[in-house]
Amino acid sequence: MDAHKKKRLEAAGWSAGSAADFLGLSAEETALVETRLAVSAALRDRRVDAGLTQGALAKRLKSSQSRVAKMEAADASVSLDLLLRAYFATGATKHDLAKILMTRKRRAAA
Amino acid sequence: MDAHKKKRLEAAGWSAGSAADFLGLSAEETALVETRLAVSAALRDRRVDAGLTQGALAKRLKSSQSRVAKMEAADASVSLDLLLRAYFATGATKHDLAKILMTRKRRAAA
DNA sequence: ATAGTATATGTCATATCCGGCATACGCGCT
DNA sequence: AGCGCGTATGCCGGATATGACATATACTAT
Repeated sequence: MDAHKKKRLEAAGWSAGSAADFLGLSAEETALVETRLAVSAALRDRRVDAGLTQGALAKRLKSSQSRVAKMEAADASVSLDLLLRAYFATGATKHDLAKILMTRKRRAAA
Repeated sequence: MDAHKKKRLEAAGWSAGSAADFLGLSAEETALVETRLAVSAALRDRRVDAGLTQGALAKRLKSSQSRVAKMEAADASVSLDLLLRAYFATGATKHDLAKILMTRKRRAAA
């Protein structure tokens, strides 16, 4: 991954979930960032719905609580592979993934 | 899944069977492998449709022809990050991604 | 105020992935 | 037979993500 752009992203706090197009992001980069954001948000939703703590999910993944926190923060240091592995570990299916990529951003339900 | 791909997967270290994925794989692992396969196949489709060689796409990605070959072979050594970056670099959108994840496997059109 | 629980953040050694290169394979063409 | 082009495969040194751990923060309950 291009280190320069990554830095810019981090500096701008792209985990805020706002539009990534303030920065001079190309369409590909935007799509990738949005995909990551969509999965990390969905992961958190599913974990919380399942009543799991970050530590509990980490154990399932043979990972660590801190990694899970970073996944949900869409930290630049976590890969999509790990993100998806965690997402699927909550019981999500490929179809679920397709749905969250399709769906427009939406405020959390009460 | 055609026999070719299955062989390549196994050779690359995946324990994936074809329709009988349930053999050794948990649901999460299956979902992850299927996602990788879906993206790599879609990547190849888009590249070929665009009339690009692997080398040309590699140049766009600042990667190498061999990496692109491995992406399309769903080689275990390529990450989903790289796979998706390549996919989006062909002009695909997040919505396109959702579609290929949704869609059932289908024979290539003439 | 203290303890307990959940989450966030930073660092580090090492495991994994990366681009690049060489090379092999296949196929059409002369 | 060669040649050129596109693709596949194997390997390597360097780059990056990983789990583990320590620590910080926040909130609840006693």
